[in-house]
Amino acid sequence: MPAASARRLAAVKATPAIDKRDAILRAAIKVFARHGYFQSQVADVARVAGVAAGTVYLYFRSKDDLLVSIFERTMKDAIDEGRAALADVADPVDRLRRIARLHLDRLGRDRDLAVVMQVELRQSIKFMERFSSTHLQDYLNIIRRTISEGQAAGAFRNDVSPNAAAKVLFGALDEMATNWMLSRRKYALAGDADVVVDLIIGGLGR
Amino acid sequence: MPAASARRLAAVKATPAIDKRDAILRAAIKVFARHGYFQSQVADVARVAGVAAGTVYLYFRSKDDLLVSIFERTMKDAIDEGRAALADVADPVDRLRRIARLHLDRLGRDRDLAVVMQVELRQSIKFMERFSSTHLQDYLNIIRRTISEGQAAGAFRNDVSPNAAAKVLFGALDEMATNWMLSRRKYALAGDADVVVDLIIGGLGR
DNA sequence: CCGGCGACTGAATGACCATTCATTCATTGC
DNA sequence: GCAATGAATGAATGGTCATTCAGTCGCCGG
Repeated sequence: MPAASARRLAAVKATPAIDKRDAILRAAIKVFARHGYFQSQVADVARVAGVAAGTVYLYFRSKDDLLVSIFERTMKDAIDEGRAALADVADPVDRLRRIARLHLDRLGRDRDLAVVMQVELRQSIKFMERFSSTHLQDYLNIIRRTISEGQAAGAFRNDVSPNAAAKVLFGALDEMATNWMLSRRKYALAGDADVVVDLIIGGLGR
Repeated sequence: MPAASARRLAAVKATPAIDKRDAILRAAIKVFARHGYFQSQVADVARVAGVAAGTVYLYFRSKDDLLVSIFERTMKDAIDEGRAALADVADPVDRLRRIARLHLDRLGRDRDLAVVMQVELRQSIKFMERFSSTHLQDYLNIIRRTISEGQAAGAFRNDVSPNAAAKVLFGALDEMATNWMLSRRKYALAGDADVVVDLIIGGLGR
């Protein structure tokens, strides 16, 4: 029974390993959100995750790698979920609404994650240059294409650059998230999604 | 001639002191922009400013104080300039255009300042909480009031929250600035101002 | 000239903390 | 049982700066 044994072995061993990696990552989100990345010590992350300091280095190359991993996992989830959510929506306005709701839902569900994504990730130009050239571009591309398809379908004005409109929408959502994260008042961030989309579609002018 | 003497003395002594403080601040913008706040050493800032490390501490309380001072001076300038520029413009749409142009002009003129304002200042939640509750609120208030007055004048739709619209506009401008700063291509950031305002006023829908 | 003042210097100090690695511990196959 | 394996530990290391402060320098009034 070599195959079955190997499979069972893999299941037994792999699960705790993934759990532990995940526990460390979640601890990192919490610790970075509370104290800031540079003010956080790897030993703090380890303590919150319930492991020793050295263990962090069995799962991550470095402290930086923790931050990178948080970003990559979150963006990958966001992009996958975004693509899936758009698959069964045809109306261009509804598509934008869907994107906006997912964006704010994700952050509004976990304030610590929002802090890390809205603040801690932006702590250095090097980081930002690296990040913005990959996943962030992919994300912006999804919005850009949605707008461009909406124009082709006749739902949106043709005299607006899809690129500019995508940046405006993303910037607006980003600002809503940042404001919510910094605000003492507890309100549902996701509620801002429709407000933003309605304003951008309908315009402020009469 | 005690008064005249004192005045002359003040002029002679005060000017170099202000120059030096200014030189240190400008050096800090350059160094922080190139390497990031935490990767920058106070000694680097001093070297670029042409002074010794200790001299920095004659003008600033700490390394933090350098960052705070950059932010406060920039925001104070922005708010003063904004208020002055709005004084002689009546049309609500032109007023928003004016705000947008000033915002992007300021950052587009100095990429290092843009890097510090768009990235380095946001490196920790503590910083952001502190900043966003004062100058940033003042800045948002100017936009909010302009929109609210535009509604009263009948130029803007009444069924949009001025607060939400202000955040959308600010977020859009912020995103334009961040994109420009991260972009290799050299284009005039200020050109985005009208694009953003036109889109937000006119809306993306037909 | 001289004495004193204050701006400026930069080497020395003292913390701090990411990362390493010799050692312990638990589990597995035989 | 008993090696063998490798995951986990956490104390020790080494390097990095922010900040200080004793001393230098140049200027000014007398």
